[in-house]
Amino acid sequence: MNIRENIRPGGRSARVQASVHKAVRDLLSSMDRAEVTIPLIATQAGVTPSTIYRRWGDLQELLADVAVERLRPDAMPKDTGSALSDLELWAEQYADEMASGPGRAMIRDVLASDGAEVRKAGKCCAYTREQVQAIADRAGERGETFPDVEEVIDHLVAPIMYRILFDETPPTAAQVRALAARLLDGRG
Amino acid sequence: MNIRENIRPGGRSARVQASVHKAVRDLLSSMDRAEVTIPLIATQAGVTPSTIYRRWGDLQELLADVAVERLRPDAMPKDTGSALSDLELWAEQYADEMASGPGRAMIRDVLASDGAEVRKAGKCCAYTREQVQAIADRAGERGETFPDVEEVIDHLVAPIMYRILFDETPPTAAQVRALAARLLDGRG
DNA sequence: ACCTAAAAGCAAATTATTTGCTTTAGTGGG
DNA sequence: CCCACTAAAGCAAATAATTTGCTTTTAGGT
Repeated sequence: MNIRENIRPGGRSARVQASVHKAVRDLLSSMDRAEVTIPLIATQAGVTPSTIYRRWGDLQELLADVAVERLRPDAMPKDTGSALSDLELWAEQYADEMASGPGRAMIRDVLASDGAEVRKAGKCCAYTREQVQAIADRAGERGETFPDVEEVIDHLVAPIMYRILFDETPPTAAQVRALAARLLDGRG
Repeated sequence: MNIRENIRPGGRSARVQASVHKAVRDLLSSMDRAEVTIPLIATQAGVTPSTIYRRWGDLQELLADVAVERLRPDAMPKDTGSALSDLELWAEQYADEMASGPGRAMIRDVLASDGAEVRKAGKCCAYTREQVQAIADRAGERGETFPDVEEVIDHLVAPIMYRILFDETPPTAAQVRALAARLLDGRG
């Protein structure tokens, strides 16, 4: 639907958005997602259902909206001294978060809403690129060689995501480290 | 919900399933997916809405059910004489189908329904593995070296899927061929 | 302090979903 | 071949979600 991108902070819109988002997070953490409905969220947020319908259109859009926000990384990848260990650590954490129950649910919410105007999935992808770029930049500063960000997306991020989404088997920490090592090995 | 796996062919259940699936396919091809509702499908299929609700639970499950069936490959990968060209051709076709509007929609349907018992996404993944395995087997018969199927999933299928799902940019034919070539090069 | 536009509230109308009960169609036993 | 049994479908009433027209509120600009 028509989620306005530029909401004046502190205004009424911003307050409604905040309380609705909070209501969604609270409800998702306390009950099965199949039970979460817009009228419920509205009540919890102290808002009228029609407000939510008009702003977000449907439950999927709203869930996706909340999910994208929660998928935004809160910090830059940790500096552990070398590109390899930076990448390994970051990838392990990324894989863990995404493979967790809530992580998978958020990804699915984001993908399900897609076809929308705002390309929420693209936003998530951009977050990931930023993180990888930060690791690459640090490697550059240290004088280390580091593959192109797109290489990292294709051969580290993509396999992790694919296995989480499609496969029964999320990658183990060892597998993730192996993927990372291989990228920096020159073999990839 | 409770999609029974073993339906006696020719029975009433099978007929209902067939007509509902057909109704979904027809409606999806002739209108916007946001307009497709269960009562509509029921009417089109000549069936009562409650039948659909009881069998599939909700629209997402039904759409996913139809999508998995349409994502099942109808033939084994073509034999073009060498592992590399087999893999290139298959991957290009795979990428094309999945990146198309209907392809993307089907993938999203499958993923959205997930969390269900039947692991529809896993089924799709299994189809893909079978196809790759067939190429691998042929390569073996020819005496060619061929990477492990999991390698192909990680470094060819996964990047294709990731870019289709998350990125603005589905991979070009050239990129797909490059990924395939790299796998058989020994570099991957 | 007013005026305006955008967004929220309210409530009625519509539409989708759930559910209890009835009917029908296939299956297996005689 | 017919009868009983079971699983699934139909029907319709009850409930819940969604849409919509209209009114009210509120933040921002004059």
